[in-house]
Amino acid sequence: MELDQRKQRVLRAIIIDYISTAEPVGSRTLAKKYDIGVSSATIRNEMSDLEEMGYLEQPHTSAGRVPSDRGYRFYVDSLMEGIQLEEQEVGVIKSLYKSKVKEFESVVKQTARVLSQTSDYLALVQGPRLKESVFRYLQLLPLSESKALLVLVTEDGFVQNKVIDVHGYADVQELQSVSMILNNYLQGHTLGTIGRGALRDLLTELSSYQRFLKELMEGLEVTSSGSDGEKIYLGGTANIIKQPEFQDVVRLQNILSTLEQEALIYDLLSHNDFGRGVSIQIGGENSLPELQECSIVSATYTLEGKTVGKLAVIGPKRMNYPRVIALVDVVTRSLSEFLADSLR
Amino acid sequence: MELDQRKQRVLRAIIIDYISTAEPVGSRTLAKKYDIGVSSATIRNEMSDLEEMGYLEQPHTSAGRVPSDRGYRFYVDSLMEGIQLEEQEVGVIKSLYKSKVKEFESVVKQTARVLSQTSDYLALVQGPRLKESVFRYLQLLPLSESKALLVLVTEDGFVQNKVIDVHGYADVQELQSVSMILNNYLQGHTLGTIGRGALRDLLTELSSYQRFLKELMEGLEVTSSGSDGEKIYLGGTANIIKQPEFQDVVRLQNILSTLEQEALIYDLLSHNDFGRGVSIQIGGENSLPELQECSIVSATYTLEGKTVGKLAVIGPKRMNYPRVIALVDVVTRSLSEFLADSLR
DNA sequence: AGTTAGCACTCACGAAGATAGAGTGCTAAC
DNA sequence: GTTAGCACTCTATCTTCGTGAGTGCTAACT
Repeated sequence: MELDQRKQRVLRAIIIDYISTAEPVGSRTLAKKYDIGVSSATIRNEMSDLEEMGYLEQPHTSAGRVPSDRGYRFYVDSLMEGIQLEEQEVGVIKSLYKSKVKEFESVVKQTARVLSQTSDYLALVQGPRLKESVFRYLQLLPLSESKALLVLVTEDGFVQNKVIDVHGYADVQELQSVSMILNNYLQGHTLGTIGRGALRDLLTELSSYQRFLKELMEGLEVTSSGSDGEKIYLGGTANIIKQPEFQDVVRLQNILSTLEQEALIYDLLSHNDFGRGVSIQIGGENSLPELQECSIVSATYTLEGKTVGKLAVIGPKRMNYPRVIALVDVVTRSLSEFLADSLR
Repeated sequence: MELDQRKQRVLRAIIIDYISTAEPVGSRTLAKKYDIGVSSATIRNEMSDLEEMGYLEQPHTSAGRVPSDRGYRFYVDSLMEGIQLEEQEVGVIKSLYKSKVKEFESVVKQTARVLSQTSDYLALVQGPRLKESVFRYLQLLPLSESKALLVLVTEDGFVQNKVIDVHGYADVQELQSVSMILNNYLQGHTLGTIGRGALRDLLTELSSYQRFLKELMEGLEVTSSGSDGEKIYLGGTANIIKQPEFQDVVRLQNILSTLEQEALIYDLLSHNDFGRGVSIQIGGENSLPELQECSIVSATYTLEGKTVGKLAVIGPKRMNYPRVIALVDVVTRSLSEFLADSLR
């Protein structure tokens, strides 16, 4: 069944009211506060219909109604109007990306902070996906009698480093030669494709460095695999505590421990790949049982059209969607721009 | 006044009981559960004395007693016995540091995780203090028309990187030359001492790179200053919620927001520099008002005798001190050993 | 047919009171 | 110096009860 004009008006009013009060909304409140144009009795009938259709829920018989996941979804898709952020607010965000000397990691960290502060919810920024970056350059530096430092740089200017065991002394000369050979060969490879077999083609060329070839391969491989390089930065953990729906200590604990498991977060963000721009998961739409009461507004930041990482705001289903969407959008753009600038 | 044998016995029993129950301890409980050898009435008198002397506090008139900061301090300094961790537990911790290919940052992160999991409190690990590390090597790589990547490596094998603006095209050759000059000159300097004036002595040598000298200086400076390089990793945020004393939502929020401010944490850890080994701050002994109800057990991990960073466990004053001390100790040692191994 | 007023009914929530129980401090006897 | 006994204090918990917001239904109204 379609939602007629009046049902939409009612639903919209309920959601708006509930978002700002966190209290179940009753028909009388609605009739008084919002200009629906009919009496509370009529609204009651509409609400009853909306509940039957799955857009509303009732916490208990004699309470007002609360939006269901479906209700929120309809609101987000059809009822909500986008908003424009204050100039000044946008300014605050953009100023973050103006600093001259830039270490990417601290930029990511600050992004998480600013996103949590402006939204008043929890923010989450995933560092660059090295796996998908292209190899640019590596350097092997002697550290000691038997250890060397492997520094690896991608085309985008991301750096990764490891200590590897070279099993016995390797001098600068020797490491330099290996570096050169590898640099020539790996040029242009995507890090994700540099697997254990990567060096097979070079076996003859590298034969004199037999003793640490295995370590080197592992070094290159781990560097580029899994969630290794994709650190996740949280901001505003304390913000979720403010929300009345998360006063429950057990639930809070579940949420926090979930957020500490980077692998889960990684899944959370990758499942939500539909389409470009800002994407929204409401309540049960996300895959983590502990986050069923949350909504997640996320987006992908890019460099030269390629995905670098994701960022998200996590809040109660009752979140201020228009504002959060606008924030995520502007932060994502700013961060992408910043990256582009770093290479300009 | 000195605490006689019996007062000490009473104090000890109270603290042990309170640590395990989180409930104010009464005289009758004490007489029954602990072998003090006198009646509850006598214990009452002793408790009254102990309160007068500042070792105990009473939440309200008709409740049992609770240890004061001073009480805990006496316990930690004089009454408590150290414990030995289970072999198996030590094994779990040490196994963390056995992996072959090592990226230091992920090791630090895992340290925070294991420390929080084994202690069941919140753990905190501060990354390497680059400021105090010695310059080893730097490399400038062209990123684009006008940007270059500055990669900086310390003697300990820590890596830091930045994007700097070179104002117009700089080719590999050019950047290589600058790198060489800087490498020669900065050899052996402590990063903290590479200030804005660092390159003054090289002005003539570098005169042909005038256009990006300023940026370069800033790059080198920021790299080594402030809390920039000293990232702080948290583990087990969810653990503090378990503690009955932190059920209060407002307090919890204060604690969490405090912990997100790295600068504060940095202060917290540096104030506590007395002596070697594991150090303990109880309640009001730390400088942060939001953490007055917490105790902090911290230690310094080192490389070749020099401080690299700190780590800490934060829990309620009512924490299991012997266990946490043992854990912090073994983790600190393991991490230091791991670092030493990386350079061996 | 759709809308509205009226009304009985439900149910969570908060205040108020009652009760229990743990604990203290004091006194007097041992 | 130690202990038993006892009156007193105070919190935590449970129950009860009233209140008010809200619903759903019915019957009248437009």
